[in-house]
Amino acid sequence: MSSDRTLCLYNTLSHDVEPVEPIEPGHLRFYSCGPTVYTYAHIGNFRSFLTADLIARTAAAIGWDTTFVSNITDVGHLTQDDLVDPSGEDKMTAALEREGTRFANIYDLARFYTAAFLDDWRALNLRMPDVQPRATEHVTPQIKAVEQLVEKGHAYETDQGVYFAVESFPDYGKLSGNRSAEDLEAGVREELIDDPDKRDPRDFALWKKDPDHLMQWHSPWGWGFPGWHIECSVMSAEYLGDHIDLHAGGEDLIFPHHECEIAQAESLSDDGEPFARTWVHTRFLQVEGEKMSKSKGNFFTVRDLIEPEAEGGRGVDPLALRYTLLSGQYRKPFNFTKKTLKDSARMIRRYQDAAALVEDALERGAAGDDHAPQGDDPQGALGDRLRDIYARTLDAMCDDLNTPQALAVAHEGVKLLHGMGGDLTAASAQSAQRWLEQTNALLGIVWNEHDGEAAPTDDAADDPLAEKVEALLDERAQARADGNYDRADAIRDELDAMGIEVMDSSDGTTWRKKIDV
RNA sequence: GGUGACGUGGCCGAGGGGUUAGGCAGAGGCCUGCAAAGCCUCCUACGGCGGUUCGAAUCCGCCCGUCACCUCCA
Repeated sequence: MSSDRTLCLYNTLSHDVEPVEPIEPGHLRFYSCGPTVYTYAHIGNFRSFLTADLIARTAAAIGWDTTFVSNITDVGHLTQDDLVDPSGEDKMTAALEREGTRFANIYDLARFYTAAFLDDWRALNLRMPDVQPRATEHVTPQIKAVEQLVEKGHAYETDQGVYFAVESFPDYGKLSGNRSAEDLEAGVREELIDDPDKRDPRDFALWKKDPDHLMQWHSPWGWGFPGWHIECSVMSAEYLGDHIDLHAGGEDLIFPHHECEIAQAESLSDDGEPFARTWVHTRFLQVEGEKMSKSKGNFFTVRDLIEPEAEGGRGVDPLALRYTLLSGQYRKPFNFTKKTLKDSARMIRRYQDAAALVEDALERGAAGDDHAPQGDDPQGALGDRLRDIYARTLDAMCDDLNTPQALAVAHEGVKLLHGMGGDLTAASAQSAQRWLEQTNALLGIVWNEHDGEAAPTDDAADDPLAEKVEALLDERAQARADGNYDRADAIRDELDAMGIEVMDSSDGTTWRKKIDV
């Protein structure tokens, strides 16, 4: 499925939307900064991870090979607090204490939240990266990288650790615009106590000496743990090479994290070529118009939303959450609201209904019970129309991942299929099925590609509620047959109160759970 | 103080010098025992002030407002 399309993305480095041109034509190698696994990931985290997923899907859709690496940070890096109190904790250690005796050690905690993270990843129908390297499994190459930086004169050791010497890298600031040491210093909070032996306030830790840390490794500088920025540079180089096509992450990572990654990586490769050609950053989302924060009560982890209500969640269809996150372009401010989530759930249902129509038509065709096209083949053009719709959907994605536009175009196809309804011929249904598959491969909103791998689905047939509903519907059907519409409507009201909506059609009565977010 | 982004109808959100985004909500219609679902129709906005232009929501300038980062929050 090759095409002449080019994926265009906004490059933070150039401040412009530009075509992505892989170093190896037709093969996109990219890295996306993953989570620190000290708690459940929230919806904002996943807005960023979703961007990487969409890059992978869009690149694949235009016929490129992709090598997609996304790390899992399972080393506790410093919090601000422990700069104040050097014997203090990093955020993983803090999490361990916060959780009491739930985890026997910090590795158990990391394992638990890594597994939870991967569950959420699959639930949201994000494609699995080709490699998900864990920081703790790549400490040796990190130490080697730090050694090389010291040898090359880009780093120096103090009593507290090893620091990158920003002065040795003239391009420092090219990503964020933060170039001046004075300006940066002016903004640094007073309470931050820094290593007094640092040569420049911009210098950042490559290695932290700390023989008391819960996670520590042996290094030429004694026991300690690696700096935050070095893990991404090293793991990216290990799996993708010294120079990559694209590096993605949340907007907060522009500075300092990605600025520092560039400084390290380009100092190590030292050949004048950029570490990453394109830098893509996803904006923070807001919730109901406000910054998402636990104190405001508008903080949502993925599982807060998607877990069944019986398990304390809100029972939101994970694909509806995905659809919501797609409804705003990654680069624009996005206001996450319950209203949008509800609208999205409705849209997902329309896709699923369309898929069901297609499936029915395919079954009819297999049974030799196909409808003949009426008149002069009114459906003959369906395949062409859907091909056009898909082409425009892909165009939208290639235009800086314009997901709202892509969703709007794809929705034309859904309307088309709903409009045909039961008149869909088997031949048309095959075109429609292809379109659904393509659209799902690109946007991931029709069905979850990971279904079957894990994730229990809440199949209505297994629901004890279903039996009760069916019994009531049987009674209602009898009442309707008897012309007792008062009784029939009373039963419908009862079901409505149970969160069930009833749909009568010429083929009988169906029911489903109402969307309630 | 420095750096970067953004301001579109009742709401969410595209587009981007002259011509419909789309969805939700709302109104009307078809269908239905009545509904629901589905289908059809309607609902014309771009923060403010200047400037460029035959013409600006779109380009430029200024202002106002919102968001983010400035040593480890996606």
